[in-house]
Amino acid sequence: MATRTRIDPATEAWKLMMKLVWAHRGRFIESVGELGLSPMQAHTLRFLQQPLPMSELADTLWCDASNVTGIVDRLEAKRLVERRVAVGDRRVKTLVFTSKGRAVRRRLDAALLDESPAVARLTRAEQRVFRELLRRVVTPL
Amino acid sequence: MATRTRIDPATEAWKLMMKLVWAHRGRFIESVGELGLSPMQAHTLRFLQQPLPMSELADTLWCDASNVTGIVDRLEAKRLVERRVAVGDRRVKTLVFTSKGRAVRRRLDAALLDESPAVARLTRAEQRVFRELLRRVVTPL
DNA sequence: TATTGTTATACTCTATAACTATA
DNA sequence: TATAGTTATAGAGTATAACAATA
Repeated sequence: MATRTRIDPATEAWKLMMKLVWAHRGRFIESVGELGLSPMQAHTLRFLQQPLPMSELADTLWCDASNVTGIVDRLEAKRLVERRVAVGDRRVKTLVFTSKGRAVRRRLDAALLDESPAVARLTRAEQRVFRELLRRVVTPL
Repeated sequence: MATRTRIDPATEAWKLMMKLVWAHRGRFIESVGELGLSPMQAHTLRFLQQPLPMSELADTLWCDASNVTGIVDRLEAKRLVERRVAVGDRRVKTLVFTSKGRAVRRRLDAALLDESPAVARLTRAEQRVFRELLRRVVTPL
């Protein structure tokens, strides 16, 4: 009996990841909305670990520098971040958290981690295998 | 000797998936841009398998029905889709591909599948395991 | 001269509320 | 009355081009 032609596992895995991405999108929009943030404002807070130049933020957010001006304007209006002139180069402005911004960031982290229960459906041993495979898929990105 | 406290595998897996989501975003924007599509226009084409009522599209795209009007207006202006009045209920409008739209959809599918090489870094056996674990994580979504 | 960030402009996406045409 | 889709409006994200300040 001939083996049936099946979709290859890499392709199906990729389609499942796309489905995961989309399902995540809805929950993300909802979670950050409850914190009074737009998606891009939330991403900006997510990536703000150390003081970050505007130009690096543009690279990280995958958008033009002119957009970052507006996104940061609105975060600054909410008193979540502040612009600081960089020490070595007066052209550069670095972004830092306010204490209010740090608090929102912590709530954001908690909300995003709360979205993970789907992985909890796996056994502990399976979670370890899944993590290891994900590491190898994601690391080169 | 005490076991060191480590981040649990489910949490780390989730963080890796978030990283994957973000890396995917940049390539997605670039790929669909080369096809002359905005992200939401591309998503609309992705979800258009069978003729689809506008209201279902709004649910799928996670946005208000009023937005769908504009998104579909622009896709229709590009002659990629057409509105058809539904047979049973004249209030409902269903969306269908034009032949040009079907062609763009095929190019879109090909471009998105081209983004999957990260999974190809796993061995065939690992890909099967990865697919199985992903199925169980994604299925309930 | 080159670079960082801003402004001006135009387009897309977003939700809310009011509207229409059907049911 | 209720529902499907549209329109009007205002706000947010987007890229391009021109600009100011600094290097």
